[in-house]
Amino acid sequence: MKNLIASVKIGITSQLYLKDPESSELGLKIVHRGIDLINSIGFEEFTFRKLGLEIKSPEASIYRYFENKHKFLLYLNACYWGWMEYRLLIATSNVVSAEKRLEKAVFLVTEGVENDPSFHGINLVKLQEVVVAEASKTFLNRRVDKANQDGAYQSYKDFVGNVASIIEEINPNYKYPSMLITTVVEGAHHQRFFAEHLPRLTNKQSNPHYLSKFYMDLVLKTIKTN
Amino acid sequence: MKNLIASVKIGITSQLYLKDPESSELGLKIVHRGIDLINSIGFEEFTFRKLGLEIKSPEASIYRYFENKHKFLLYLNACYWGWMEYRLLIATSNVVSAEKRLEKAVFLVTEGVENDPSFHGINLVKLQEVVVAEASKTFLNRRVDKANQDGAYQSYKDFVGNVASIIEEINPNYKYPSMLITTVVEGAHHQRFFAEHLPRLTNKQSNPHYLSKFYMDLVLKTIKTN
DNA sequence: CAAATATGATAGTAATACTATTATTTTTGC
DNA sequence: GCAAAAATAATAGTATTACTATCATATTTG
Repeated sequence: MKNLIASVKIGITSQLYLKDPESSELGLKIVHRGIDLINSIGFEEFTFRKLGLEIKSPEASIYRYFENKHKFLLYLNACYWGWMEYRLLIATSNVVSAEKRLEKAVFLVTEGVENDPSFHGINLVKLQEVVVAEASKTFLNRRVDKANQDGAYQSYKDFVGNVASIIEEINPNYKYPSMLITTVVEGAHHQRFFAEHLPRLTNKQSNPHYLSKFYMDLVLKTIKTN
Repeated sequence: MKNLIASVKIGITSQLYLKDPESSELGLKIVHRGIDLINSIGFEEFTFRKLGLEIKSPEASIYRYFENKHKFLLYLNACYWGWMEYRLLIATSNVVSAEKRLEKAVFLVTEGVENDPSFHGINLVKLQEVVVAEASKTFLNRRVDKANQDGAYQSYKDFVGNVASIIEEINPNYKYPSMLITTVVEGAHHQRFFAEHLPRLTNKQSNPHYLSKFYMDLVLKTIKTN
């Protein structure tokens, strides 16, 4: 099983990088340590200069892989959603019941990941933390249309499209499947953040699965015909 | 009615500014033109230097009102939620039915505002656009805990608390009122943004009220006991 | 093993995010 | 109506950021 996972290659548009970071040791170091660094100091404080000091390579070398830190974040985001697409595929294949598949999908986007360090050597727990805290910044800016043209959000769109089809299978008349899914995804990210920093904006429970319970309940009731 | 509205003063913690911008012509100009400028170029591109050029005052003068552009955004966000609290009060007072009050609340956070230029001279349409596109950045950063201590999110919390009480009135057993409300608020903002830039992540409809319909339906079904 | 390619070392630039100083207005309290 | 206080303008300066450029030195590869 491990070998199977290790051999999966996630498709990320070449528009997001100048040189494929998976093609060299330095590139991999940039991605791995970049995730660590953003996770520890936050995207605003993160600079290529600081990352260069971390990996003991000059700033200029990092610029040979990524145009700027915004594209680097787009790249990490695309990694995350590529991996999520893959997880969705694994979790839902051979599952006959559409409800069960939907439940798996909601679980995937609302629960924290357990670390699986064999996936391209990436610390997935930290990558998810980065996505939870920073992903909104990938689109809430003036470069969004250009990034979209470049295919930056392809994996996320595909993921949403896949879950939308499950919803359509359950209720073909439901008009807002994609809206519902992105409401859940972005909502779950924000709620995790609120639970840690702005507790009055959420309702954290002791049950470790309260987030997926909340959103699963919300989704099922919402798509029900009546 | 206009006079009544004009006399409402919104409480914003003095921790967000160095000098109250409502206390002088220059301060008002900073806020009014600052909203315009962020709205037109986006928060990342926005600088006090550019705003200074716009209002023909030196950058240093703006720094006497706000420590930095992040605090300026926190201030604008607090304005918005202060105003929303006020709107909620107006919209729900003397409404007996809790369902009707909830409907008004959901409508407030999901529908675009009509311009009401008499409210402190602020362009509320633009302020809302700024909040939709930039508000996530007020909390998704490492200063969030400090900002929270400073009371930056007080009005937003109060707004959420007020709507949560309505939900508790309708269903006292519902465990996640605040989560549900912030899911709707942040969700509605993102959906508006998606409709314009990433249409595949949403389901825009021709009906101008589709957003409030979607979220109202979602909220009512979710809090229903069964 | 030469040629191509990748990386390192170093330097440099324009813009950003401020802070400081002093001069000039404007406001205010008597 | 005027002096003192406060606010603003004008200007300059600093450290950091976000890059770009150049050249030397490794490393890979055909």
